[in-house]
Amino acid sequence: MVTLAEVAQHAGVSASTVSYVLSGKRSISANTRQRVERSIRELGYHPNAGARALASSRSNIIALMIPLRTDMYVPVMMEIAIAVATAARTHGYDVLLLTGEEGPDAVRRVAGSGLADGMILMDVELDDERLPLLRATDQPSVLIGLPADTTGLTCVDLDFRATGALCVEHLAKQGHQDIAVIGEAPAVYERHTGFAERTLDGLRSRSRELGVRLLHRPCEGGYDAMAVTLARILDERPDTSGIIVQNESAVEPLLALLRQQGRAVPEDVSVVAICPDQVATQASVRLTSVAIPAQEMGRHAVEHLVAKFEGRGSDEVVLLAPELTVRGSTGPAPTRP
Amino acid sequence: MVTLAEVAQHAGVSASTVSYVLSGKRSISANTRQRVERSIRELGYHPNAGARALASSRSNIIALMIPLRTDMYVPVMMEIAIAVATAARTHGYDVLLLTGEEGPDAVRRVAGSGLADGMILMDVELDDERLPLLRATDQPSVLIGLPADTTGLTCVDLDFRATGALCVEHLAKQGHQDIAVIGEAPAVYERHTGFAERTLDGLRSRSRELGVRLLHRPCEGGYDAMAVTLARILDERPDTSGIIVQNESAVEPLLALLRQQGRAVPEDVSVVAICPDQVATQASVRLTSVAIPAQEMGRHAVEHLVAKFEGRGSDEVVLLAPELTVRGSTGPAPTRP
DNA sequence: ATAGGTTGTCGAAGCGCTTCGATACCGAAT
DNA sequence: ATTCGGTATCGAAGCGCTTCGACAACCTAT
Repeated sequence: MVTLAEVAQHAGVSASTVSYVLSGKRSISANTRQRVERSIRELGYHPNAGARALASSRSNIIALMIPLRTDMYVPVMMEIAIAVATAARTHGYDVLLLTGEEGPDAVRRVAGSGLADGMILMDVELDDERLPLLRATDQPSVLIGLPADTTGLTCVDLDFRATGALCVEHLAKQGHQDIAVIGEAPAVYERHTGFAERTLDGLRSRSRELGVRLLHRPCEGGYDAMAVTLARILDERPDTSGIIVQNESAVEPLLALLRQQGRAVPEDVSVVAICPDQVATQASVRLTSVAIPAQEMGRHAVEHLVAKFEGRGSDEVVLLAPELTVRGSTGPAPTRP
Repeated sequence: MVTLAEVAQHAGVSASTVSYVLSGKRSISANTRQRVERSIRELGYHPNAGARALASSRSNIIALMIPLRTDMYVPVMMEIAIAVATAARTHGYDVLLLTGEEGPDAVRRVAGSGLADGMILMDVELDDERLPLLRATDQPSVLIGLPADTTGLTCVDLDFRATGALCVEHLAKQGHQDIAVIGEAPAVYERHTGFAERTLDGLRSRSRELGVRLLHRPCEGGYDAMAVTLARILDERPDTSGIIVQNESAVEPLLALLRQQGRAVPEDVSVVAICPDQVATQASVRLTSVAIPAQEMGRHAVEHLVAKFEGRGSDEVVLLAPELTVRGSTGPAPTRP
């Protein structure tokens, strides 16, 4: 293991000089810099992370807390995680992966040990138990998702209220009067995950404004659950002509069921999905959808966090504007007989 | 930030004593231990990770390198990652998330800086460029996946050869004579990802032994690609009665297409999938499948790595035995007219 | 009673780096 | 010629922890 001191000796300078070459915090003559850089290369020197962290009290690590559950929007989580890791590297940070399992303890542990310089929390619930701690410690952090009370916090999320509104608008504009919403699994609502409730909010208030009828039903993923849910919906509102789905694992079952019942998409029923683009384009029908901008969310989160490290950056809530992409699954409402 | 020294003072002992209470490396009287533990609790002490790493030259961090691509078996990757993180915690380790992006450089960086005590590599290619480096440095590591040359390496993977064999056997036993394999995207084979080729190997050799006809076709995910692939297969081998799918994102499209063509599963066509259980159980038909034991792989990898840290543990290749679960999608071959 | 072992605790020496004066040198301004 | 400000470098003091050797204090076997 090559040390700073060895590099210094090899280059014929003092250790501090090498350190300054590395950090650029003091000016170094071009000549010296080159000699040092050459020695670094020749010896294959890599600064020791622990020593660095100890001396500078900065670890250059960002902790990312992802939910333990693998039952929900997994690809989105993964995409965010990868975006975070990638973005972090471009700023010189590495990412520490924490699972939600430890809950608040993880926050304490990371903040207390100086393991990470700050953290990014995913899957934030409306009244998340990690938040008080986050406010108490001065641990810089960014949430992906929106809790009920955002004071003193920085949050990044898709504007799910607007997303809901956008979906309703799109269908209403095409003349649909009876719209059904197939939501996430009941557990998601019971857990009071913010995004689900906010979407619902947007859906409801916009449909009220536009005077269309809206029926919301939670739904577990999978074919069977979807079959039951769809049957109930059509039973209760036989005139349903527009469906909004916010549950990736219900998308394909829904399409299969509609096909099976002889309901053509989009001639008889229009379908709008809230899901990653990949799901929308790979489905058996190209789906009109509002994408979840996972990459962008990850990147934003990192950039806000890094800004905090550098003293710039304030507490704020960033809601990314939803974009609805029209594909083949929506069209004008059928004229009633 | 509370330090060891402060705890020591508060408890009226020396710093080293506190350290030994924490590590248990020397015996401490029950009395002293309790006083120290009490002080730790009262002061809310957390050992500083950097200082610890520096002094002990152990970071208690495991680096996990996941592929950057999000186009392939994402849920499996995620499940492995979470299993790794969870298992690591039970051994007192945290997980550092590296994306494949940096490639070999990441290996150098991590090994050189002492950032992590060891690493787990996912998505290993047959002739992976990170392997020479891994062999060169004495960085403890475990691969998830199997490269061409495993000398000096520890690997954990599903036994994909046996998996392929198992699928063929199951279908052959039910009288199927013409079996089609819907594989991963062509890019996966071009990249020489080990698991895809090994599966194919197992499929081919077993079908030769059993005297059944096998047709393999790579396939991009999604409905359209699947439609084309299926049409070609049925064109070339109209008597195909068994289908083996190894591409999660082709599963649902395949089922939809079969349904659409009036081919009943399993009466006309039997389908075996190689995919996570979740996919198999949530599909529109309960699928007979060989599961990819993501959790187990992650856990194994961590345990082997930790064993290496502790001096136990040797280089070896662990191939997990596949298990085929019979669900509703396979049955006896139809009798030919 | 004495040598020899245990057991429990302490002090001090680092681990490899950053960072803060201090110092030495230079050219420019007086 | 003298002073000043800037630039380039060095030395030393830590950062908070682990770990080793030393040393009491005590117990046991002679």
